[in-house]
Amino acid sequence: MVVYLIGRIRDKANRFIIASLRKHSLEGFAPSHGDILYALFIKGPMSMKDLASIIHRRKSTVTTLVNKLIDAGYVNKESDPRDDRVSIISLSETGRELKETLVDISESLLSQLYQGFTDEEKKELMRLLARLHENA
Amino acid sequence: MVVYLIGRIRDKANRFIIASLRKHSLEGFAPSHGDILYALFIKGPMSMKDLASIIHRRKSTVTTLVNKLIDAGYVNKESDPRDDRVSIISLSETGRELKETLVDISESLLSQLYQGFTDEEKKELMRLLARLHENA
DNA sequence: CGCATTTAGTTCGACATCTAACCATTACCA
DNA sequence: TGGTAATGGTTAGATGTCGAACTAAATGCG
Repeated sequence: MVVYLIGRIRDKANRFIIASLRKHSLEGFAPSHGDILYALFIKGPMSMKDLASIIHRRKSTVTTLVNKLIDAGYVNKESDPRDDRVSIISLSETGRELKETLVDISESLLSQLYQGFTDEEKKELMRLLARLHENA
Repeated sequence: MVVYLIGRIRDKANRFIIASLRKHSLEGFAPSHGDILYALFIKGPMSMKDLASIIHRRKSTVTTLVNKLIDAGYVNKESDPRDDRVSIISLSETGRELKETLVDISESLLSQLYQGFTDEEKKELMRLLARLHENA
């Protein structure tokens, strides 16, 4: 039953994110695209490999995700001068403008999920989930 | 961060299930196929619509999932004599034999996740997740 | 009764995701 | 130094999943 609940919550959170993105004229983008943008907001330009490791997706998946973001004009890709195998992904000007939107979405999702939770309950939930995560 | 943890746990649980299915010579099947079989074990034969509602997938998705199970010989589909629109899905003999395997997989996943948890902690986790689920 | 609406399933096209195979380039070592 | 191994990315093919359009059958209403 834990697994069931976790799966359902994940599904619903994903739908919330997709719907929110659509509302902010980001029609057709998935949570993973948001994850990539978010990583770039926080950590700045980085390689495909690092992106893959942060968002926990395979490198081939990151290739297609990033290509879509490039086509949409939100990120740029250039070759690392120090290593020609490496591509460095960075936010474009338009990409940077999405930061507020993504932060908003993340916060409103969180506040909806946590409705009626005390701070102590949130902490307890995080502790328990962290242990589940370590066991998995 | 909750959403992150939940997503990661779900991913890992799914991989655990897929790997376990493969070990039991159920190569190429996904957790959702297991969900369908499980529903049939518990509730007996039912329509596509009911299956979709129980496993929380769209009916078009259930069509393809069930087709794969039919091809593999684990379930049968026949028309409901009372309503020609309805297809009734039921377990075949080989399908029924999978019950023990699926129960095993489910139990070993659960016992791995819950390693080090007291009964009270499990209950508390379920309570908190249920509330998250209601809010979502 | 007859036609419009609802309902159960399938089909179609799109997409995120995976694995495996492949291509370049860099790193390592004998 | 030269060749083999490792590494970063892309491509190809498969699959679960979705929404939308479609078909067929049942329901409901005038």
